[in-house]
Amino acid sequence: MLIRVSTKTKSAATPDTRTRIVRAASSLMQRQGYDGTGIKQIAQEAQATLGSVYHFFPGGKQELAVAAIHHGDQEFFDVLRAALDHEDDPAQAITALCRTLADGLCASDWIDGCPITTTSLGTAGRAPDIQAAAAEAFARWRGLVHDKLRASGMSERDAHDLAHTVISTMEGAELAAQVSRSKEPLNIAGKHLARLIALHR
Amino acid sequence: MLIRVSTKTKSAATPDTRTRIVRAASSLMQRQGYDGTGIKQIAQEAQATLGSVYHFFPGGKQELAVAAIHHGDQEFFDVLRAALDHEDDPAQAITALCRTLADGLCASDWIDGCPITTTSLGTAGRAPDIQAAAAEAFARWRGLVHDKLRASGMSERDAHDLAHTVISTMEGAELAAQVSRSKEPLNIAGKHLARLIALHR
DNA sequence: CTCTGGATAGAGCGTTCGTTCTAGTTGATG
DNA sequence: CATCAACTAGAACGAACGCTCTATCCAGAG
Repeated sequence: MLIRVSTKTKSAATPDTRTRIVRAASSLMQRQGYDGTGIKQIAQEAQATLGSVYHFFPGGKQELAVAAIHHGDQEFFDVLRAALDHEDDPAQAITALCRTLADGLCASDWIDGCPITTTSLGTAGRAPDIQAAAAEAFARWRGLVHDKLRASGMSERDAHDLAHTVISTMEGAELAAQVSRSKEPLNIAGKHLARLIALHR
Repeated sequence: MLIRVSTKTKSAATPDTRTRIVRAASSLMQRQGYDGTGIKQIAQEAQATLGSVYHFFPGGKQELAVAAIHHGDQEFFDVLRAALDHEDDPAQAITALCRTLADGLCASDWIDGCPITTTSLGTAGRAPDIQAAAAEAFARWRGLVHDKLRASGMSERDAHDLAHTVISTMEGAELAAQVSRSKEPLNIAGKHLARLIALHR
């Protein structure tokens, strides 16, 4: 048995080939969806070759998509946790996060929405692995909100329900903002979510 | 100049070829997205041929997608208006609608979500026509909710903002429900939206 | 009847898709 | 130095893609 010594000693200069591939897949599928993104395009964007892609992901496009979803999951997980940790009041934290999301979406010229929605929706009935990964992402984000609400003294029942609506509304508002090319849906959603949270304490 | 006599005299038996094509395109793109749906597949599903598709839609796939979005727009517009007309109180109407959406989504085995989201998201940066059609759909739905809220005595400012959040939250909850294969997000969203509406009167 | 133009029908174009396969390169180990 | 596994490289395959093209069908006008 081999002891795997860290191969990413080059550190921040140029990431792992595998990492570059996952990042490229995640960002391309976020914009173009599963079917709209080709393996060759991913390889090119990642500065890798087809051989490398199939070396690291022998399961092909589906396995790569699952890895991309997990990557996007963790990406937003970190953003969400940072936002919740930064403010003491969950309501204010959510409002601030919505504003951040709106600014980020606008800065990308309304292209970079939720990192997993597009990929997940386009494969709804046919790729259970991808669906499961997306469902897990939603559950993890919801858990983060749930814990924050509980920590602020909210009842278990209210925290459970509100965590659902916070994620749903942020997701829908980001979608509406992207389609309408306007920050308004997200900013309004932030305001209303804060009121809804304040209402349950 | 010719006077166009109605060609759909067969009435409900078999719809127009053009109508069949649009319906097939709408339902297939709703499930599989823009890139995941082939023109030949649409033709087959519509019981039409490739020649007919390009006869009615010389603009090709993009023009067909725009027609499909408009079809889905009108589809949900009717559902939404019916729901709002059926109840006097807008809050109760929205709650009931969320329940209806959850049941419908479950009945389709979590496949038939929002009729325009998948198509719109998958073409985010590259097809302005499709984006515009989707944005128009969101605006029309929002307008319907706005008018209902105004009619129930709400201020213009509150009605405008709440209409945004109602559409955003329903959209996001449907998305979350589809991914999680659970009615919970939609049912909870219906409850919370009712509270939010009640809060602003 | 002929004529006409909207509608239907599908073979076939060039391209790109996901995937497979073989060959070459690299770097640590014995 | 030789060896071997990990990794890189890209040509090639069959299938499917969007779309073009010509041929045919057929109801109504003259």
